[in-house]
Amino acid sequence: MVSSKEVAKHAGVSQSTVSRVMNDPSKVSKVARESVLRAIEELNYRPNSVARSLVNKKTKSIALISGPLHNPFFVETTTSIINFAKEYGYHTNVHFENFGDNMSLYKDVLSHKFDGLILSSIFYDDPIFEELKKLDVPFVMFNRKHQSGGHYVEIDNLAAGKLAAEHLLKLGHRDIAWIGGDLRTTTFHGRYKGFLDEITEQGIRLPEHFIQVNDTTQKEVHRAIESMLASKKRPTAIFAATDSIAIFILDYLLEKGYSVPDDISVIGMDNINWSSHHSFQLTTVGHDGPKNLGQLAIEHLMDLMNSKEKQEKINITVQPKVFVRKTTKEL
Amino acid sequence: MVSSKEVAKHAGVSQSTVSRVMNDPSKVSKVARESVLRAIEELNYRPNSVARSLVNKKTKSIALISGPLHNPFFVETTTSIINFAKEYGYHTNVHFENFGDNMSLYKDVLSHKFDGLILSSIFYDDPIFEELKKLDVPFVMFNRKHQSGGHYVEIDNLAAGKLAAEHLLKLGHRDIAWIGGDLRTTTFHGRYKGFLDEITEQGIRLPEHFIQVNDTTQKEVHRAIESMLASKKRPTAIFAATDSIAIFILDYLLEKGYSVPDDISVIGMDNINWSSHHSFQLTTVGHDGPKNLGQLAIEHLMDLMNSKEKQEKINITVQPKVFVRKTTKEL
DNA sequence: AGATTATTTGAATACGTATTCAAAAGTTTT
DNA sequence: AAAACTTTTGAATACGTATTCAAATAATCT
Repeated sequence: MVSSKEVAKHAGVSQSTVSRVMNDPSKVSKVARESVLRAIEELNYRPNSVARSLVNKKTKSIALISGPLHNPFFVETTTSIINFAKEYGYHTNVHFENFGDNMSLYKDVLSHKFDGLILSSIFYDDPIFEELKKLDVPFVMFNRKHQSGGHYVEIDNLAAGKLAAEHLLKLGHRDIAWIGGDLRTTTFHGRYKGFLDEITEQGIRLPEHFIQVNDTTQKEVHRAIESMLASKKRPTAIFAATDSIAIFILDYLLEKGYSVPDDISVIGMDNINWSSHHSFQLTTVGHDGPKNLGQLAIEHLMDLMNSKEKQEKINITVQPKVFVRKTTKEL
Repeated sequence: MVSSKEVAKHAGVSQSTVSRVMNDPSKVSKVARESVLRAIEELNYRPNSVARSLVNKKTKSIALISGPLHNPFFVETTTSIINFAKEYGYHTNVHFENFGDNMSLYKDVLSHKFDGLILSSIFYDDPIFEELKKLDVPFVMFNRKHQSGGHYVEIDNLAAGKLAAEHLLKLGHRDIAWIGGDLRTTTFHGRYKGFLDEITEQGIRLPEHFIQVNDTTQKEVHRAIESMLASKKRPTAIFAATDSIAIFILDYLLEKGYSVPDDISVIGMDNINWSSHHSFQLTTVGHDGPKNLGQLAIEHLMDLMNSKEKQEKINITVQPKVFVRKTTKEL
């Protein structure tokens, strides 16, 4: 690779001058500038971003720790984040949550330098929070939050859980199942609690096998629904904690010959784009705004990184509403 | 940030020794090593990856230029690529193809250092190819290829187009529409040519409005199908050049009250995971293997980057087959 | 023990850029 | 034309690490 030093020699100036031409051409005389530009052209010089980062202490890149892309929610947020970051001249290093062991993932992520971090992977009591604080790197959580606060962007999961329960109760359902993911995340915990509070308030108690907490892959969701339907006591409606889970459930039910919503109602959560597809027409609960949570997160991260004054705590909780479509019906 | 120099001072050794402890602890005596490790612990030292990259001339990161994630094909390949790269200790910088102007995207991508590149964005006669050659950075193309060769992983698009056409012809269809993307990419070009060759061989000539070449977003696909169906002469079957397009078409048709395949048959291409979902049951043409094209691409990129000997040209063309499901039927 | 060999160490340097500082060259003012 | 500024320049240095090289220390052999 050709360096600024070689360009300098070729142009008959000092390396400093080459550097100036790259960063602030007005600081250099016309003759020198043109000579340098010619040399750059001829040698096909490209400044080494690594060396540049070393002195600037800026990498112009951010890290994203996302949930898995088999959940379309994260497809939408990841797209928003990468595109927005790009507008600001940042590259995005993408990582996926590692369900077994997030700590080793964090270690890996932190082994490279970056200027800011967005993560959706955090547990409510995750020790990574303190470590990030210590590292003094700007970060914002989206979709989930941490007990210690920090900057986060979320949906009101408790309210969302309540809304879903209300919707099903209003339709006359009493035997309602829940299928969701790890309750150590605020997302699932909040949605579950909201749901359960509402159900309990109506004096309903659910059999144990109506509550399935699992990994959120297609395979695991199919296993969960299968074991649930194998029992003599079956639910008339299923509350899936994410649209992604709901869509996996639809797949299973249709494959097995069930009709939705005639045999069984299904409600999801997140209002992802796919849920409105006319092959699904999934009833769901979610946010109704032009910006997804990832978009909100990256916008605020940019603020954090690029304004010198100490920022206010970013604590955004958007409100959910029910999107009634065709997968739920009166009992 | 605490540096190795500070650790050295704290531990009463030289910076060299700290560096040795980080890279090859066996090169340092037990007492020194322990003293250094203690200092590292106490100061919460983390080696600066940027400085490291500068001397090593390795960033341990790769760049990925992917198609948009609203196409689930790229969701699958992106996931495979990131995860595989991670196994090898590489971070992945993700970029999305910029339909209007890929040249500015390439410029942006190249402004950061990386050790290898995977791209699906290339045009058949894209000038970026020569530039990448000059830069001497290992890269492999997937899904598409370039006229000059290079390393690539693709499906046999010509054969795939033929297969789709054959399938529809065998079902008795003669009025077949095509909806696809930019023909400057080998993907769309090959699929189109294979389709057209087969159709033409049967003596069929299609009206102009049966061929729609567009951007592949939901909006554009809806516009294309809408204009096509507005005409008096309508197709009995549609060949969508990707499953993603096919699924957008399904959405439109169902929304407008058409029944698939009773009113109109639809065949896709890629055999993405979603196509087998029981809400779609999309007939499609694709590769039938455990590894998607992204996976194959990253595996070969790792070979390129990590073996010192000059590698053979990687030219992989996997063979497609028809997956008959429920969106096509006899006329 | 003395000689030889092996291990451990730190000083110096390189990686490629940006920036500071003082000197040089060029401009304007009187 | 000298004095007072302004602009342009290059040498030197810093960023934080890995590595080379020679010196110092420890271990092994005769």
